[in-house]
Amino acid sequence: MDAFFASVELLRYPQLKGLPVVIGGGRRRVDDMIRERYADRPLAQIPPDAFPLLKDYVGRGVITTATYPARQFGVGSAMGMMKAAKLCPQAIVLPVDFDEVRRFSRTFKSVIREIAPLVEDRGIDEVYIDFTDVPGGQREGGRVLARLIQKSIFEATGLTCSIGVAPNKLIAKMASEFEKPNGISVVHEQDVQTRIWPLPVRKINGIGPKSEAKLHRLHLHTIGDIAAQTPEWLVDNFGQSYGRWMHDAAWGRDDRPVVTESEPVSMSRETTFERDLHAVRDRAELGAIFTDLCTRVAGDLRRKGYVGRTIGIKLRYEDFRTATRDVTLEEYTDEAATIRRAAGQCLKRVDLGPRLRLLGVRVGKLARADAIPAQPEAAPAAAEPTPDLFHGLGSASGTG
DNA sequence: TCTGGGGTCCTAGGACCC
DNA sequence: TCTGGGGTCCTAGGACCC
Repeated sequence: MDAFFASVELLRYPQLKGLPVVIGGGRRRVDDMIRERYADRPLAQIPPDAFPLLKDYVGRGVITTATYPARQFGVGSAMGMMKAAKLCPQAIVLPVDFDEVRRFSRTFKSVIREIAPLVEDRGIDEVYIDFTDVPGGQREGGRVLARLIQKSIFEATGLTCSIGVAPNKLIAKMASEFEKPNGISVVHEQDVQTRIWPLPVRKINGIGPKSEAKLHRLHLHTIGDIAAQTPEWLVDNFGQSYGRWMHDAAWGRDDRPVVTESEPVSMSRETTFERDLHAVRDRAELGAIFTDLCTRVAGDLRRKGYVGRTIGIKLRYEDFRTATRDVTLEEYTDEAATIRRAAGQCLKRVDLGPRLRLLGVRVGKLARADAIPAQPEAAPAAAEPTPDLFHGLGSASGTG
């Protein structure tokens, strides 16, 4: 989907079309505040100059999506709000409306599934579709079917998308970016040398910032540069598995199937604080946040019908270092109190000296709740009073 | 005034078992 | 005096993706 989060907001506020708009950042429900002020008017008639601007933004968020006019200023996804504010202070900022975005996500995916049933979920705004056995799926190299999907999504949602059609997922993903926004690109196997090799290495889905930097150090900049290396050389420099994969990817080889069903591996909740917190000095605040995270993970598990056996925590320190600890329990759980107890034990094994900017709670080793035989009732809670989390951990603060 | 939140997968060492 | 081999599970960290 093209600029998905931003496009969803533009459906609600069409008067912002053509303006630089960024989505992201805040817990501040700025749009609610504006809507209150103009409660007598339809949303589409709130004047654009009533919306909050990036230059007035305060907080530690990042940008989730920028509209194309905003991108012209160099603003993009994952960029810190403060940095973006320097590049485009006049951009309008809106918070993410997850419920609304999820609603549109479900809609566009179901539109696709009605046309082509083999669909692999790749997050909220992206899918892989298997055209192979769809009637007419091969006409004009798949372009006809791609057009039908595009048109159907637009009619159902008013949103545009970009589609890449290719012999495999790897090339299709790259092709989908060729004609953004609202474009279709068909890439055949024999087009790899002319259309894929000139691209920067980072365009391969699976080569991120670290591998890009290493490739640059080795004087490899384009996908063609990688393709020109022997598999042995790539294995020597990147390891058996990643080296081989990189060679195949550069040659456009990918035999991964379109996977239509999968089970979740873990569920987690995490939060970055508005200011860095200290385990001792901000004990009460941290304790409340910690309990809340455990409660929310437990709620997620229950709502989706899963139980888990590995409980973990994640800390991010003020210097952005990350620490994780986890523990695997004898029995599966979806109970907030059990999760909190185990996570509290994990907390005792980590350095709580430096200030923290993020705290997270994760439950892994998931199984469907209905696939796990009922377990004997745990010992009554009275046997072990609920620990005051972050209490007693002050003694560890000296280790910083 | 840097740097969200929710995920998956991989690697590597150690414990433990046969 | 020298020190198997294969396998699984657990834990911590990190790369990467949307």
